[in-house]
Amino acid sequence: METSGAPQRLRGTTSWLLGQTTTHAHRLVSEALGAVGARRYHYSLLAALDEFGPASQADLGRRGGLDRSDVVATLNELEGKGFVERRPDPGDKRRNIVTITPAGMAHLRHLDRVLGQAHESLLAPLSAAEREELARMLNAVLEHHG
Amino acid sequence: METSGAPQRLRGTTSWLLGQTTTHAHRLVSEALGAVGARRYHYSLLAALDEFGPASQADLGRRGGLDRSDVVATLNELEGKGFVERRPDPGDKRRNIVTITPAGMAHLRHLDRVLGQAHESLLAPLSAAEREELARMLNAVLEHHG
DNA sequence: CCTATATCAGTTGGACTGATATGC
DNA sequence: CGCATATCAGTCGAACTGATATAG
Repeated sequence: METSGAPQRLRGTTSWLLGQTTTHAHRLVSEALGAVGARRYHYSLLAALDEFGPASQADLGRRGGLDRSDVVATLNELEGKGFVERRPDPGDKRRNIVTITPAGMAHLRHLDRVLGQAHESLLAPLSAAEREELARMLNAVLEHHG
Repeated sequence: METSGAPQRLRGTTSWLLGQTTTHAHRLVSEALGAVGARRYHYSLLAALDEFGPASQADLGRRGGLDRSDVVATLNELEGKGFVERRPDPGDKRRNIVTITPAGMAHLRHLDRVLGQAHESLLAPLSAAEREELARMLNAVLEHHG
């Protein structure tokens, strides 16, 4: 992808800039995660489980911004690798209670390191203050549309 | 997509924030463009043709950040609607020279308006100065990786 | 011979919709 | 009854890879 010669019509459009930047971010993150057999959905769910504890699949989807349908598929993969467990909720038979396993926790810490490096590489040209400002603005946009 | 309750592990990650923000941006832009029968690839190519004039397909791909393969498919659609024309380059028989038609120019101006509105809606919570700062930082990241 | 161009076919992960069975 | 949950099947645009024919 060669963007340095892109039309001003595009370079002046924040949505285009966001898209291009996210393409870079996705590639860096996907390559880093792919090297250890993971994808971004995996990280979202493991991080949500670590931070909020066992949860139903519907809750996990809401926490991590994943569609209900993708939660099912991603949990199938995580369960196959022994990173999470699904048990029926005795108090509500519609639900599965999903818990993260010790192996899942170790995997999550690994993913944290891998992601930190990809992240550092992406934001290299920005100072610490700029990174904070960027995160602040993106959060503002998200809250406004959330 | 419900992100306000997302794990701090994700909300503190700029790449995740970028991804979520871009998801919103993509949805707004895709809906706006879809309402007039277009997609983002169409806009990229029309904008590049308007700004740089007739070009080969390979050049168009480089200008707009599109893969060679997607340039072919997108030009097929644009040509079918009468927005661009393909002619063989008399000076280099490998190349097609692609030109934007008057109908294509009118369509592009229409897309400009439509995109401007989607854009305004996306960035509503940011001041003019913040929008500039955001664009500046994204450009810095792109140049660093471009 | 090596590179560039245009095209076609196919893949991958992301985001999503609809339908269905089941339980609250 | 209406609503939520989990699951399955499939769609759609985005980004990309590989192969091929042709021409510089």
